[in-house]
Amino acid sequence: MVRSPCCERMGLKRGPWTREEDQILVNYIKMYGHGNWRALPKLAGLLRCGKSCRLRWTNYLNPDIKRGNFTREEEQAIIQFHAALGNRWSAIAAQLPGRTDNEIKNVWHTHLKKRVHEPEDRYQASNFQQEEKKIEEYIELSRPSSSSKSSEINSDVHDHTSDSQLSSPQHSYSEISSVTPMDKGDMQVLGNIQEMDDGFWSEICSGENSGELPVMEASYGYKSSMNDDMQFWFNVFTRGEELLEF
DNA sequence: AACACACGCAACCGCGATGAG
DNA sequence: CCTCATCGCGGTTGCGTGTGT
Repeated sequence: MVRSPCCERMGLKRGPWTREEDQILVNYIKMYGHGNWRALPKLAGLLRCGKSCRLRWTNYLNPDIKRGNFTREEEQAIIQFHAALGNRWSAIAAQLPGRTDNEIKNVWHTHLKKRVHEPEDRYQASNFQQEEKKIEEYIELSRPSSSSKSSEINSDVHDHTSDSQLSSPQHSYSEISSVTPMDKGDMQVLGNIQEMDDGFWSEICSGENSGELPVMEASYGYKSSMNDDMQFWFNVFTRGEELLEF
């Protein structure tokens, strides 16, 4: 086999897409789907590389994409997911129907990042860093053994590579919510998060079959199951709003 | 009105993961 | 088991537009 360049530049067009190109791509995908992106431009008669076609479709032409501004709820969700997942834009996008990873990434860099780092911002009525700290404190308090390795654990919170090593709290959501009653806003956030599909939680825990999750040895010295992990992150997200009341 | 700067967004680039041969 | 094609992801760039001076 001979590897051809990833993006053959000879004779291929780059830069902004024209209406005609969009139309050709949309028509082709409507008729034949997009089984093979690399072959698609040739078959469709486009002078673009497959990568460019895929990007154009997934980020712009796909009819499932929701256009328009992000709602406050969406922005809040992005902030919370980013705090937990880091720059895993595709994972965040999977939880926001109709939004692309590229779009979310752009919104983060242009709006939300500033908001997070500028606590006086009027939209961020509460100090985000304080909120983040509270989440970390909650994570810490939630661990079965929370005394000795706190700095190590906290550093894991933002390191998505070690997500699967994080463990669970000892309290279920219902137990916690009985301590701090939720207001309507909390309920809405909870409702939104409960609508998330299970795939998200299993992705966080890198588990394929949640019914038969292996018990794993965490790097900081105690065992936890992936089911516990899912419960843990669920609690982190659902408690995000409530933590402000601490 | 003209210019400079900031912002938002679409697109590109490069790399890692995955699977086929 | 190795090589390579393909895909998907995250980081970055560049252009068009809006805003301030």
